[in-house]
Amino acid sequence: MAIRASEQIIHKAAWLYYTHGLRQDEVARQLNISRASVAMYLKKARDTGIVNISTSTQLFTDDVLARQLEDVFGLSAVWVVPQERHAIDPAAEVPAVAASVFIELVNRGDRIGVAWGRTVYTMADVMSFADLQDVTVVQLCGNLGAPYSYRPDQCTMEIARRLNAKGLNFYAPLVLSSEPLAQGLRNEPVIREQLASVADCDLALFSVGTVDEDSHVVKCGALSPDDMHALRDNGAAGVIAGQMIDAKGELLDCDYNRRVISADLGSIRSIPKRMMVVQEDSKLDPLLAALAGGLCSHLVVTAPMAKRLLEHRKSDLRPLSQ
Amino acid sequence: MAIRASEQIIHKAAWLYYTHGLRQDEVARQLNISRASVAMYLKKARDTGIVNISTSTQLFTDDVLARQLEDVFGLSAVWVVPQERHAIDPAAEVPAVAASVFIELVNRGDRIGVAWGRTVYTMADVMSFADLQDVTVVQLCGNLGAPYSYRPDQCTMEIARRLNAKGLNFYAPLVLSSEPLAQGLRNEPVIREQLASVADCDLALFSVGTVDEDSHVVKCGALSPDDMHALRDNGAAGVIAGQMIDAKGELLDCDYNRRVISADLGSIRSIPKRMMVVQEDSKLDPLLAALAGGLCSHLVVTAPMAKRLLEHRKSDLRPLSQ
DNA sequence: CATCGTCGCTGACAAAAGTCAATTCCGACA
DNA sequence: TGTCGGAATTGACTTTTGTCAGCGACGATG
Repeated sequence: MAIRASEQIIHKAAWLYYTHGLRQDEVARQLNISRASVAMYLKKARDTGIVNISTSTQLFTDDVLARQLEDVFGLSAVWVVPQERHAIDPAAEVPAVAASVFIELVNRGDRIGVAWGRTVYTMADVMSFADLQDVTVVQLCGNLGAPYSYRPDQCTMEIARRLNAKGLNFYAPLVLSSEPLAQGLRNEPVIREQLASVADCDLALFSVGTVDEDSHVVKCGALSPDDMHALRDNGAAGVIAGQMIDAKGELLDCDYNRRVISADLGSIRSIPKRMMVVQEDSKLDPLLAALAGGLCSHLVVTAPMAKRLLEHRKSDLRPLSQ
Repeated sequence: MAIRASEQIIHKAAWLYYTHGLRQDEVARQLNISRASVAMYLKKARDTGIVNISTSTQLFTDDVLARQLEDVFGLSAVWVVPQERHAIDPAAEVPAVAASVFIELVNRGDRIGVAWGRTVYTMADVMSFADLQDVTVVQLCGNLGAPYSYRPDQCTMEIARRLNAKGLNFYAPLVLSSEPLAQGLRNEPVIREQLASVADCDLALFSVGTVDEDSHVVKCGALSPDDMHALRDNGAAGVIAGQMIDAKGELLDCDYNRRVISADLGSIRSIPKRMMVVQEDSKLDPLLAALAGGLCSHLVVTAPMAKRLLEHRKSDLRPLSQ
């Protein structure tokens, strides 16, 4: 909590440079150190969140598509990442936008729930450091096998580290082999408390997964490709925090879900700000399911995806109104 | 609300430079403009709050004095501006610290009450620009005569401008010549609504005034120096949002207060974050009165003032405990 | 239709910031 | 006490950024 002596000088340099607008050599003179040291301290200050530089994300909210999506799906806020002509991949930009948006949505003292996935992990990776105080980051779902690289606990911890926040991990597997065991584990006080605390979050961050053999739950061995196809045939439309949802965004009634340890969808829905980030164009159906179930309030998508969402909704509504 | 075409390019440049970390010449190439233009756009982005650079104020909370003040007076957070050896005036630093702290305390969607005074005005002046959305800044008290330079409406408007927020002014004089007139005006729907809305604020910003001939209420002609002395003899210990308070921080029962149009102290106390900023060393007694009355939860003071507050409290408590 | 004033943009130069190898400092350990 | 290893600091050099006069486009005005 308290600033160590070695950090004090960094704070001072940052204050004089960024708040008072002195030049590096002036700061150096004031603090009786070399200008090179000042440059170094300032870099450190930026890297650790002592100094915070954030760019408005209005560029991405200010888009007809974003407005339409807000209206049509009743969302609080939508960010659309445009297709840049000369630029690189539009999808690659999504995590960067999402990370900025995410930081803007966090307030001091907040409790934040974080699920897992490649998108979330990439976001954590490009997220800038911030010096929020009294923020807690909680893991929304159990863990996967060790050799996997986007583990839920890693996502949680990395985001906590970037925000200078407290990370609350959750040491249970995401999927167990039998239902009674899962039930037993869910009733363990440590686990139960953490799952119950999800409803108290101010903000949640997650993506949505596809129901096919590319899904993380398949890749990490929790389900076989065949199981996955069977689930799909039984109505699974997407994966949220490791759980199968149907096309209405409700928890699918299936053996797999009963063996999962994760935050329940009701708790997630009761979180005021539920931020969903989707970078892959293949996730149209899962995303529609999540939207149908009211699982998200804040959405970050690519422009192509935004267009497809709107088209789908239009063709969906017309038959009904006729 | 929507970004104008001319601003779009500024947003893009800022995004590429600050979020993606490209160099100015790379940004220039991407956007097909000269590097000089990029430099210009970036400056504009910083000046208008499209890009936000903020420095942690931990340096000022991390002080034994600050901790002691928090404990002793039961405050949520205290910032102490130290006496720098070589540096300039410690008091001159107070508004800069306060402005940074203030920005940190504001959240999106907040309603903020602002009182008036030289300190508040100076804060507004050094406050950086930010791009908060849906923030409303409301004026806490009526206005003073026109020729005055730190008018309440100016403080409110300037802060609203810096935050890109909506300013809610309040067109009534601070002091009227008769009590019935004041009562009538307070009951005007426009005025009544605004006064009632003060209790809904998330954050308030004010300073405290002295009860002597240097006070703004005297300088702007609302009270004569003799009136002021009389009020002091009757127990006035400080001025909050234009109203006289006694040493316990309660509204003084006096003719003057009955003629004032301002937010009532109860409403102010019900605001969760009440930030008080004191730069002058002469304001010890008024500050003690405000603290006694629970009128502030967040405090910014100089180190000398912090020491005096603590000494005073110690000598005050000892007789009681014996 | 010419002229003027304004505004936005750029090229070229000056100023400031970033970088890194060399050096100093400091504590641990023989 | 000496000396060794690693971290912190710095001087000198390079790269990047800030600035501003000057140019051209555009719209208003006589």
